[in-house]
Amino acid sequence: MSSNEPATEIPKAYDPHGVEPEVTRRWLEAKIGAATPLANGETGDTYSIVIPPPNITGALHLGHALNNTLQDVLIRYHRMKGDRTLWMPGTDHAGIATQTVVEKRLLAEGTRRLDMGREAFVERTQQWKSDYEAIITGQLRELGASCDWDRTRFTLDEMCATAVRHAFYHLFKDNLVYRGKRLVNWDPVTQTALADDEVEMENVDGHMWYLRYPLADGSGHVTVATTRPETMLGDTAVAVNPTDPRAAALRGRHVRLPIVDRLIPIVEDDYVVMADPDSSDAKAQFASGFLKVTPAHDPNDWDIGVRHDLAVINVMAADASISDQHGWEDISDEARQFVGMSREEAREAIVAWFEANDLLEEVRDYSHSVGHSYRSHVPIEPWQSDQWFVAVTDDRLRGNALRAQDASQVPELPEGVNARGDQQGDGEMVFHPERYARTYHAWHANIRDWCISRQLWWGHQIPVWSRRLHPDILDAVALAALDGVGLDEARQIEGVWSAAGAVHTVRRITDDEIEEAVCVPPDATLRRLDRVDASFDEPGLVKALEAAGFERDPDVLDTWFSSGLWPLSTMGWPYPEDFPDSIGLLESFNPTSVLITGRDIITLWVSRMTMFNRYFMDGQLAFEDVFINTLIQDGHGQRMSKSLGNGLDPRDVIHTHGADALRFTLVQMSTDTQDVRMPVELICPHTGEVFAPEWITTPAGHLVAAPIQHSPSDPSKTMLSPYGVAIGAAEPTDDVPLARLTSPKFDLGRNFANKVWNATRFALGRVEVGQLPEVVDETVHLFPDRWILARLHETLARVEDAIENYHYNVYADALYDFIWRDVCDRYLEAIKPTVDGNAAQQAVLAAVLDAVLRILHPVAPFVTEALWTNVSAVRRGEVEGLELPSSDLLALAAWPVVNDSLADPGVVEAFERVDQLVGSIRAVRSERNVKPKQQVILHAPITVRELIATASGTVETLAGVGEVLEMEGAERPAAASSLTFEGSELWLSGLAEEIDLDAERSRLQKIIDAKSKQVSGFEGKLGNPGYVNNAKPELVEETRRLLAATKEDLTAAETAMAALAP
RNA sequence: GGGCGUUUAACUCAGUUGGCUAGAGUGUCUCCCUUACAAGGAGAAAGUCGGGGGUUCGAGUCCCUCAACGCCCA
Repeated sequence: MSSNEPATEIPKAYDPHGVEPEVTRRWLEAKIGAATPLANGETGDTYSIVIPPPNITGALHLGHALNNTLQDVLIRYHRMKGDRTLWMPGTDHAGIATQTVVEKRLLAEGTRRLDMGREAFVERTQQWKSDYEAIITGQLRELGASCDWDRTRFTLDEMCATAVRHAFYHLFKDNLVYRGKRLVNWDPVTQTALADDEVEMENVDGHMWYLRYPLADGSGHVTVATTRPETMLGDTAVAVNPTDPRAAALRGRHVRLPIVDRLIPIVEDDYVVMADPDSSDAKAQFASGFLKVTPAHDPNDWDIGVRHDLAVINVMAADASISDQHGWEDISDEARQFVGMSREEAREAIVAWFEANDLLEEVRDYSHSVGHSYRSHVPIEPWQSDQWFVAVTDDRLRGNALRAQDASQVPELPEGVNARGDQQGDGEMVFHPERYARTYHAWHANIRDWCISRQLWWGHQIPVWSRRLHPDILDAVALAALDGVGLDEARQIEGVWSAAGAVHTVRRITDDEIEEAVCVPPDATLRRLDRVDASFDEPGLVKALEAAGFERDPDVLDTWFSSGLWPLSTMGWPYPEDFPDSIGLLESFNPTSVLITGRDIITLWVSRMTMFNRYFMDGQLAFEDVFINTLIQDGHGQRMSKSLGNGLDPRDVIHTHGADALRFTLVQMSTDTQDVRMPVELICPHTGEVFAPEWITTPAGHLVAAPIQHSPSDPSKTMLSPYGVAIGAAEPTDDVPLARLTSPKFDLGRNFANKVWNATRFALGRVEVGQLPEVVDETVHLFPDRWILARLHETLARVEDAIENYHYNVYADALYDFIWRDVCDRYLEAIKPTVDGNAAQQAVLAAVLDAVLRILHPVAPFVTEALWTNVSAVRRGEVEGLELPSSDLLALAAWPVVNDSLADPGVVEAFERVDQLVGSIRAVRSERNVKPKQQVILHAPITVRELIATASGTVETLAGVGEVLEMEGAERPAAASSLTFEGSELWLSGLAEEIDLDAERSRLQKIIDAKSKQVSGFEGKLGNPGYVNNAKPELVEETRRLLAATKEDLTAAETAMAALAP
């Protein structure tokens, strides 16, 4: 059988598109990601990751590609290591974000959410979800993500919904969920509360108005400065800084609020900025020193109100118009004229009123930042409304989140938090990189209760039914429970609903209104409750409640509530037996091994998962490690975003470079810094050329690709940049098409994949199938074989250490160095003359290649899997010290084991000397323009000839040396070049016809200069008594040795130079 | 306003507790289409490690300070 046949079957260049779909098909067919939980009583190592569920709002971007590649590397590594692995895939319903994109789509179609109704809208959104879930999971598969696809979850699916309902019920019962009036970020147009991160800060050119408030005793006035005069109707105090010189005189006095005629106190609070016209801080420049305090309409004022026990008077309706129907009871006749005005109209009218009454002191232009709704783009209104909250400030939640942290990363816990104890999970959560432990920790120090209700339709509807009653018709139990309890404080009571399994609370809304709220557990929970009245199932209970006049809360839960349960809900919690596929998952895979995510959601997500998992699972962590991946910016250090048109689509990169190239490059870029830059270039749609676009600066100061770009080789042809499309400059046409983005950084990964492909082609052509010995004993190895096995041993250790410590770039670099530099450039070249006919060497070659594919697989799964079939087909026999059990699929093959018996520091060191020598010879060859095929003659002293002999042909092969001659007593051949090596002068002859003496002299002079510089450096060090006395003795010894060696090199070069003298 | 990060070759980045002559990839230059790979091979040039100060025998690395850029939170 000819040894060259397999090579001819493999194409010359790696073609990712020809390979990836077939490889993916084989993985899916074999269900490589399928997780098998440990059976009862079974033991073994497990490894699990839950995917940060991508939002179904759109397709995955490059950041997702990075995040998921990093997870897949770990999963594939641990799978090969023999761990039971689970990578749980899924998507997030992303409440407000999804509802917004669907509403936008509806508007474009001419319908509105309110017109179609809740049910139809949810159905429509469900369709959107199906479309994007398919796109997203398709993208993940294209990327090579080896998730357990049969378990794909969705935060709104039945399993997750059960978990959400159960968790809510549990928290409600434990008094960790409550209803309260709070200031929320209110969007008066869409009439919903927004999360803080849904508020966009925008700079607004406005005014600072200076209003006079008369003192109650008529002795004068104070002047308050405000940007929002319309809210003065709700003022309940004026605040002054206690260190203000005017404060003492005003202590205990009151102000008569104009228009409203309300008597309000002057309070002292150090939040108030003191007036200072010379300050560099604009706030101080514009301050009057007196702050009007409106707790119902400003979050800072709310806090002041809490500190000073001030009244909260809400003067606005849900649409932000002035209203006396939402808690404003002391309205005056004068004030009545403003009721019904929009907040903008009211502002003008009130300013006019102050001016007309001679109470407007001054108006100044003032630019400040104002929160706007990211949905309607109007200024948000801090507005008091009824919302549901989770009491995350409770030690059962916050304390658990903080105690989870590794004590060496965060030694001190805040005051009021119990110390770490011996509860499971305490002190066991570790952040990588370490600095993010502080981010997590600091956030919890000032945490507030978590508002979890959202006025949306898309999400988990809050499972609470309520009704309001007059106290007169309330039963005795309820009345007794509320005895002595203030407004808005709920109390749990026992009654028919609780007998049936629900949690029943009452609270006083006003003096003559009581609210009853009933939290209904999911049916799965209800069935298992030990209850007095077990005649109700969940639908029956709901029916009974509604018959009694209860209505379900229309709001849905904040998306993060369901995401916070992700490591539990996806594994079937709380009742896996109801979902047979998930039996055993919690026991085997929770806590998960690591969470990989972005730093922007350490607070929103990481914290909540930790709180929930620990709370519901008796302290058990959601994950043991948290790895925060880098953020990819564009080439100018700007965040990639749709609006700047600078975001790369992973599908484009897979198309131009292949999935392995994408993965390898991303992993190679993953250092432990927080940002990395990815310079983007355009692909000309006319010619396919890649070019750097022409940049322009946007009004906001961003560097973006000009909307219209010119083809680099034919400027008459134009195209549209993604930025041009983003700002709507034009629609792409046939003449002016859209240019796609790419980055030259991915060339690295593509070239590397191709290199591996070709190295394998070479090797396969050299290994004679069926000729390999059963077992190759170490004693038969030639020098390069012993060396490459020793290097494999070193590389494996380095790779394992890198992966296990999340040093992704080290993993990629170690592979790149070993495969390209050692295996390809050195080993394959060195064995070319001997490998044919040497069965033992062929066995080593095949084994090394096999091991290379295994250790490369986690980062470059496609090319390695594609080659695996060929490599495992030819490999026969074993190399002693290497454990490489066979497997049909590489994805399911074992991670290689390289025994320490293959470590060989002596050979590694000898090879380094060989490398040095080869380098010097090659430099001379290049300098003298010696053709690659031409063999040269090396004249060397005995020590060097011994090294060459030890290396058994490696030097000759790599350096193109045909003959090695003794130097002792020999004449220097004419036209020879000199080189220096380890202090000796060596000659190279047989180079070319002629020698250029000038070039030769300048080459030698360069060596002399460099060596002289080094010599003086070493001498300087050794002449310094401080160094000789203080540095480690072995270091000083090493410097002495280097000095001596370098001096010898210098002498040799000088001798050579002298020989060239005319 | 608080916190964090970055600044090393033309570009993108490594450089682990201070210690061998500061590295890699891309790009540039020279040579080579050598039967694995031109997405390749061989060689070369290229750095006052952001500025200033300090600690030390010794600083890219530790400390202080200034500057620029970026991110997160408020």
